[in-house]
Amino acid sequence: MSEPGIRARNRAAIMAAITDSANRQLLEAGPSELSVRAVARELGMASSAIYRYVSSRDELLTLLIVGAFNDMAQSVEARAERMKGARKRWQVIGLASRDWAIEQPQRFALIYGSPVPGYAAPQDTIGPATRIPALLIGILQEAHVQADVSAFDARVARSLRPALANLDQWADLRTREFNDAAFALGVMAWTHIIGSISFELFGHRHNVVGDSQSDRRTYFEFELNVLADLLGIGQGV
Amino acid sequence: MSEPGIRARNRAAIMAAITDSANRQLLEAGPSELSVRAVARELGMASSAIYRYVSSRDELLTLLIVGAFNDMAQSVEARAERMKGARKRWQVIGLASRDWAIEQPQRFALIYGSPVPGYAAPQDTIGPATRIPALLIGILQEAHVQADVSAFDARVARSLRPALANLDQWADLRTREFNDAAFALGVMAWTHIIGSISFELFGHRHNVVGDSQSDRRTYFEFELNVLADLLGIGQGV
DNA sequence: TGTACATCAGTGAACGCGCGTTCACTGATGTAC
DNA sequence: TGTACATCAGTGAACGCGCGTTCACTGATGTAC
Repeated sequence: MSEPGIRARNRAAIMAAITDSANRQLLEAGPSELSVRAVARELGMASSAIYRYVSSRDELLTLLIVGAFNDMAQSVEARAERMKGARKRWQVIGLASRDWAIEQPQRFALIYGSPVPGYAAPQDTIGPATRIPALLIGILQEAHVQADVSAFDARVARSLRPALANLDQWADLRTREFNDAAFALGVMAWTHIIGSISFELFGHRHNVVGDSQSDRRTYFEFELNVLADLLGIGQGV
Repeated sequence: MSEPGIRARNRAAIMAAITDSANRQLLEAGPSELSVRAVARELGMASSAIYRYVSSRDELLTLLIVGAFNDMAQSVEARAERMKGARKRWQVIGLASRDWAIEQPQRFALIYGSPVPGYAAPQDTIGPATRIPALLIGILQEAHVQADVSAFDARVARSLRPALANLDQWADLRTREFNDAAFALGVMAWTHIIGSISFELFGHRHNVVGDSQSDRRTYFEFELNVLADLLGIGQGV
């Protein structure tokens, strides 16, 4: 096993060029029209050459999806890492998620928009998809959130069994410092972050929130604050 | 102006057959692959015949979108109408929205999923899209919601200017009985309803909430309760 | 260090397919007198 | 009540296009001895 030879390096470079081109294509066409031939055209290769790198269109889609989850998570992690304090970090995770989505709306739509019809996501996407949620769990842990929510009861806890059973896989918690109700609210908070970003990107804020970036951001920050207060993270603002 | 003649009735029937077939097609293919030829095939007509009813593929898409908004709103209105009490009605609006979405996931995705690339929604969709939000405003009004939210301030109010300016168009309020903060939370609540339904339909509840309809519904009702408490609608449960 | 061979990247033609839209046309349904 | 004409619904061929994938092939890059 020596370092990667010239061929391996070329291979990696072309692989990257293929996914880049495909990601660029999504800006104008939507995932279900992603075209192998168009990628080849952009790279100046024969369409058949793509099949040396990717065994089918669906596999290319999977690469893009996994790539988007990981890229978003990495960008959010990088900004969250250096933040001190649970509430500040919560805020940054929300804002960084939104920033990434605004920069790359087509990749956000790829992972959080309508599923591609006829495409079944393989297992590979699960890990990358849970990286940001894992950060949020870290916040619940750090802030020792003990929520007291009248709407929460044993039935709700039971409905969340799959997640509660796998909690330690997502984040390594020697002893869990937040209660089930806090987790239930946490799932809601994450749902809301993605839901709000989707509303904004997909045009449902039109005629509601002002069109300027500053109005949009103001309202989103308001939502983050309401959620943080609801969770009981840090002092109210 | 007599009653509609035989031709007009046929026309309406075929029009309906076209949109029905198109809606059915969306179950398997996604809006951007919606095919005029496939519709014609299913109805046993020449593909060119469709153009007697619809001037282009995009116009057909618009018909489907407007139809979906109206159908969803009608179904929610019907169930909300006969509910007494703000909190009960809030709950029913949420549940009815979700039920409709689960019954017709492709139509939900059409209006709340990723936008169709290259398709620009015309004005016709605005009215139908605000029917359910109008119901929610009615609830704020009926419950005289005066929210006191520490995260709310004048900047947030300003970001919501477009909506606040048009409030009386959406619901006829002689004197408004809720404050701006309540409205800000109301926008959040509606965002959350749609966000949560999207999460469920698009597969993001997998490994989090149990897969059974009962677990899914339990968690969704929990969310509705948390939001109602947050808004201060009715007594806590 | 040189040679023989295996692996790999890339080509270009071909397969069979579906698409939106236009156009000149045929018959049937309606309308005006 | 009957006739002449206009409108309308529907046809089928054609236009020009793009797609995913396979296949036999050519050269270049690597590897083993």
